[in-house]
Amino acid sequence: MNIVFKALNDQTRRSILDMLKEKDMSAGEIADQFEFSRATISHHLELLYHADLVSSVKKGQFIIYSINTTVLNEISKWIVELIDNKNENKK
Amino acid sequence: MNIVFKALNDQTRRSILDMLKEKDMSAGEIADQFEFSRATISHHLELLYHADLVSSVKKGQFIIYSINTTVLNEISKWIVELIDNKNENKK
DNA sequence: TATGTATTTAGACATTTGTCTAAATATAGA
DNA sequence: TCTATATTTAGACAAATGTCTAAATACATA
Repeated sequence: MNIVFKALNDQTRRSILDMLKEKDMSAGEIADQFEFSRATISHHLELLYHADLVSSVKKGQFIIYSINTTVLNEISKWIVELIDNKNENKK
Repeated sequence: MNIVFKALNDQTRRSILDMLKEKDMSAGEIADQFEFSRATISHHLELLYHADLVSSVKKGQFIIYSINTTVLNEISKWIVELIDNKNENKK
């Protein structure tokens, strides 16, 4: 869970996820949406990848990234449990 | 959102939330569950407080902390939208 | 094979973060 | 008012983080 929250703790990386939820994109397409260097975006993608928040496939010269929902489901579950359990104990 | 993800990006603070979902606790009770100094736990509580993830009331010498679900609901919504939108676009 | 495009890797650096100890503040109760 | 308890604040420091530039790697195509 640590590595996932670390990956989510950055506005640029969260924006990348917001973009990828719409459609799969290459590293370059993603980088074009930001003012940061390609190396910086590549680094962010690596963090997302290691947190298992995105997956990637090579297509010729391009590397296509897509969002990965498995871990997001786990996080969502943890948060919902915080909310629900709190409400339980309030009754 | 930044400040919330920053607050969630620490195992100790997430554990504090896990404890507070069960029942409200004083700063000292919380600190007793960890090996860290009280000052360190106090610092973590401050971060959670500023992220609006917990609230606190003074009761005599004690300060009682409780979990605050409003912001958690927002985070939950953001994550669910990532998941759902991705699934939409996969169809 | 040579060249251009796409992407990552390496290394550097300033900023942020988590922790500590020591000191300060606030409250309860004798 | 004095003392003990609860908690926070201040200041320091090592480790982690986000960014950059320059260089390396991988692939496509002439």
